[in-house]
Amino acid sequence: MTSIERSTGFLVVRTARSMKKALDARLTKIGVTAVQYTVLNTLAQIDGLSLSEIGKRVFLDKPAITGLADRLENDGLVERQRNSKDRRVIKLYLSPKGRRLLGRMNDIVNSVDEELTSVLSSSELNTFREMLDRIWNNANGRTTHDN
Amino acid sequence: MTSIERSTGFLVVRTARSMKKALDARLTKIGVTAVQYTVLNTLAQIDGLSLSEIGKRVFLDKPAITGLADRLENDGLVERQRNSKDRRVIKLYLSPKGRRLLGRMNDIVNSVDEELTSVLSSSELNTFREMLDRIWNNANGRTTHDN
DNA sequence: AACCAATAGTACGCATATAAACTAATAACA
DNA sequence: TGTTATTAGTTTATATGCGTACTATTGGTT
Repeated sequence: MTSIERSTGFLVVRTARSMKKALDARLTKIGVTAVQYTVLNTLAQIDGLSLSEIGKRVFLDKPAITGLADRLENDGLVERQRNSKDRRVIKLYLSPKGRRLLGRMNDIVNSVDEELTSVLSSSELNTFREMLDRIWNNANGRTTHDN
Repeated sequence: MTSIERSTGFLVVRTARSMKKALDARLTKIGVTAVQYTVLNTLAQIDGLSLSEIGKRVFLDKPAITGLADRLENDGLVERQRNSKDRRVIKLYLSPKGRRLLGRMNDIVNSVDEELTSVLSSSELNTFREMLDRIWNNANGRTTHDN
């Protein structure tokens, strides 16, 4: 193995970049990015999560979440609300505008995901996802079934 | 599929982030990033490539390459040289210092790659890489064997 | 009550990515 | 040959990611 272009890591990063790019291209029309969508979608499931909790769910550092929250708030998609009990905590809530956009975003995300993985059969896709999971768990120092 | 956390694209991006992070952590000690390494390694194979040609090989846009070349040049790892025939073209050459570092970088990259993918058997790894390739080709509008 | 460790967010600096606009140089072509 | 299209790189603006340091606030502990 002389060339990083042939390393598995490079292949994963390259593929991730393409997939994210394809999704961004579609979501941009609605005015959101792929990463911003992950945050909005997380709030759609559990509204009023703290910034840290969101970070854990989408696997991003605190500084990244702060920036994301800034931009989402600027666009009027979420609202920051300081917790009254623990004043260190700031919770995010979906705004009506943010909630309205979510349906369309979900459709886009699912359709892009299906398009991109359409080259894999259903069972291949399961295998692929399972292997991604195993590698990720390994990179993050967990046993495969810790999840 | 309601949650993007369960979408395949999200899994790929998440895994890519982890792998790149692990590699960056190791390469930083030498003073390079994973992306910078891909450029240096490309030059190790074919010295004197133009910025655009490098971009095609590592799949990055022109502005990204410009920035990378800036930082690599600042660190004294590469040299810019204007082409005499076509004065629009700028070619990059590895400096002695850059060339010296490459050996250590290659060792690091290979060892990290092996560690991270050690959870896959040799045949699984082949399958995994082949599927990544298929998805990537699909996302970039090519037939699987166009490559 | 006073002090200290831990936690939640933010600020800052650096390195990527991508799109769009701009410059310089070359190629195409009427 | 003069005009236009194309190409290579850079610049600019916006969004991300990550590490480090700093602030505010809590929670223990003594």
